Amino acid sequence: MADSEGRTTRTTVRTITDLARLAGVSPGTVSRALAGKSLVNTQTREKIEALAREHGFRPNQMASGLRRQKTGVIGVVIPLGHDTRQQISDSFFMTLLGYLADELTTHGYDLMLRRVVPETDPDWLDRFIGSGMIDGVIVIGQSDQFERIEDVADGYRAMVVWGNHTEGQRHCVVGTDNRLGGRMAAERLIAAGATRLAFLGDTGPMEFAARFAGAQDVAARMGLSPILPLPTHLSPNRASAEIAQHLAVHGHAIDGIFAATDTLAALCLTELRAQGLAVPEDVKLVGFDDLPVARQTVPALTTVRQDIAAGARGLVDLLLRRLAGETTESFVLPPELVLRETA
Amino acid sequence: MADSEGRTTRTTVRTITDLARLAGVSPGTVSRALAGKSLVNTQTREKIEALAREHGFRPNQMASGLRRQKTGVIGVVIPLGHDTRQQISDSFFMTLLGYLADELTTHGYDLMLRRVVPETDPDWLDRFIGSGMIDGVIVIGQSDQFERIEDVADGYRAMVVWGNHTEGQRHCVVGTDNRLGGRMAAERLIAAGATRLAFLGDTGPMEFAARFAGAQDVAARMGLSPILPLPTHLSPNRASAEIAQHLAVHGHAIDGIFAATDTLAALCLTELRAQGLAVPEDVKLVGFDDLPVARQTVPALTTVRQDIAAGARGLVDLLLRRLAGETTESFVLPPELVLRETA
DNA sequence: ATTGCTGTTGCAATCGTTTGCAAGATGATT
DNA sequence: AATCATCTTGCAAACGATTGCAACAGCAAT
Repeated sequence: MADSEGRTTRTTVRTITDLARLAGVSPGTVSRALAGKSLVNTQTREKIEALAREHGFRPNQMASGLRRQKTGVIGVVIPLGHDTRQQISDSFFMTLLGYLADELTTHGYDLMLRRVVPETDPDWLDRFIGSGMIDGVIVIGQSDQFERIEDVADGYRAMVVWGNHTEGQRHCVVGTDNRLGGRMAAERLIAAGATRLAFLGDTGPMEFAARFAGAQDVAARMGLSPILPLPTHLSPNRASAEIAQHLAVHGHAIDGIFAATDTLAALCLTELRAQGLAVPEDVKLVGFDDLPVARQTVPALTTVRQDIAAGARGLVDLLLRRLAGETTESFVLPPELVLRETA
Repeated sequence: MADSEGRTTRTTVRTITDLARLAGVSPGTVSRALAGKSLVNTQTREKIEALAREHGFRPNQMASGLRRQKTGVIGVVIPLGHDTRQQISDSFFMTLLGYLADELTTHGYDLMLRRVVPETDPDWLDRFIGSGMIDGVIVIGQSDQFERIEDVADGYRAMVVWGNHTEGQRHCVVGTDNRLGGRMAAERLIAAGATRLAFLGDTGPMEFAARFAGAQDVAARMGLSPILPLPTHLSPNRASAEIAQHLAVHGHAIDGIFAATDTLAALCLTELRAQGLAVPEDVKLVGFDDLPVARQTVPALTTVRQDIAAGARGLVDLLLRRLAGETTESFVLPPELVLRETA
């Protein structure tokens, strides 16, 4: 094709109307053809498809979304605690995010990622939902926002949350049975010979609280003294110093540590060595998550496994069902103890 | 407010028109008030803002985006190689993604994440850009898609790529000087006494090829025999077996390994121990990235550091500039050798 | 009383796609 | 030849927010 000055010009076709003009049909027909509806003559459809391919045309998703009142996008939001840097780079969340991306893609959805700091933005969840940009939302981690999530759940169905399940809660959640996982960890530590236990990690977030409670159950049942909580930030740079401090104070008063995550466990292992405490001889150690790092530490980490891939599948599956109008129950995954060398 | 049956009904206000009716003004005025334009009377604005707050109203971003021809969303796309599972869960990419999320949020943009497999979807980049859903795109990793990215760059400005810089390329890239990093790694191995070097990792992807080439430079300059490439997948489950295999065959013929990433280096360390090779006595080892794992291995990993946070800042900064119409040069970050215990 | 200015507001078109409805074409049936 | 059913297609009205333009009010200056 050549314009009046003789240059070859690929007529730019941006809209469905442009394409319709080229094909000699109406925009409506083009829309139907591209959407693969059955009401279009086969020849017409093929002609339109050919033209679309030739000009690399794709219908504008904003306009389409506006008209159809759905966007094909699922929001994934990570509420961060006080410790801003904390979780977004945390292996566990990132791994889960990776699987979610896979799973959503497979089902034809795009993923919109948002990290929020509820403390400075109390309106975080409504804002995301009300933006009109997403068909549904997956919340990764309840953090300390349980109540707000509950409130929203009453009026908004297209939401699924990764986190801990509490009896009678109103929002749909997918997550590991943290309390049971905590019991497993404590049982293992005790079976390995430990009697004075500590819990490494913040007990504020619900998941961690449940893990701690589970361990506490066992300690109480076995008649041991209560488990010593050693609160610690999750960001690696702060955690190391805090762990070192904890060990300096309590290192010789304890002989079993249940770490809230493998990341903390790995750091703890380094600090234990630095302070001359042998694992598992002097101190037994159990982690949580079974991240790749658990296999690589020396000695390799005994830990409670969460099936992250299954979790991602569950989140997406439940969300899609809810989008389709079903009512869904929460989905609790069983933890699994992985025996390695630290306990 | 109460309806005829006496229930209190928060009249649902979904659109700007609803709100306008409530406020007794026209939709246009509401739009202007909420957008913070100066042409609205202060009292009117306050009244509208109060109503909006009361009813939790937010303008629909789809409609807004359509009209204004911008979405406030930046696309982030990760092209995966053959090895589908490979990178999305790779620590390096995930860490970069975390920083990107931070950085984009700070600038008021949302992040739309998409993972693609170029082999099965040759059109991946045009599709994303042409969707009309994003104002710009950040490509994480060139993978083996250099040419396609170049093609797109000619016609689309709002793109920045994480990857390797090649003389004369047309797309704007941010990344570490991989070749220099490779030289640093090889120099360190040699300084530590190694003379028969190997490169652990696939040399296909551009970044890795450059690292390998840098190491090769040094080997040639020092008159050593060529570096032995030991191609390996990145996914942890496959990598371990492949590394074991490599070491079984060549383990005693080499005394220095440059691993393409810290992840591989950490796995390699495990396999070396399993095969009874002492590090650094029998074999020296240098990694790349300086991920948290590098600090936690035993012995701790000597590695070439990439400043991921700076990279994320660079990507976002350049992209925003391009959105504003500037022409930008690529941005190459200096690598830094971090001496620990493996070399 | 007229003119001109400033500050606010409303009107209506627009962004690009989808879809209910009706109209036209075609062929089959009576 | 008239009637009817079946396919295709076009028309035009949405979806919800934005914005150029014009109108209007209020006020000051002439």
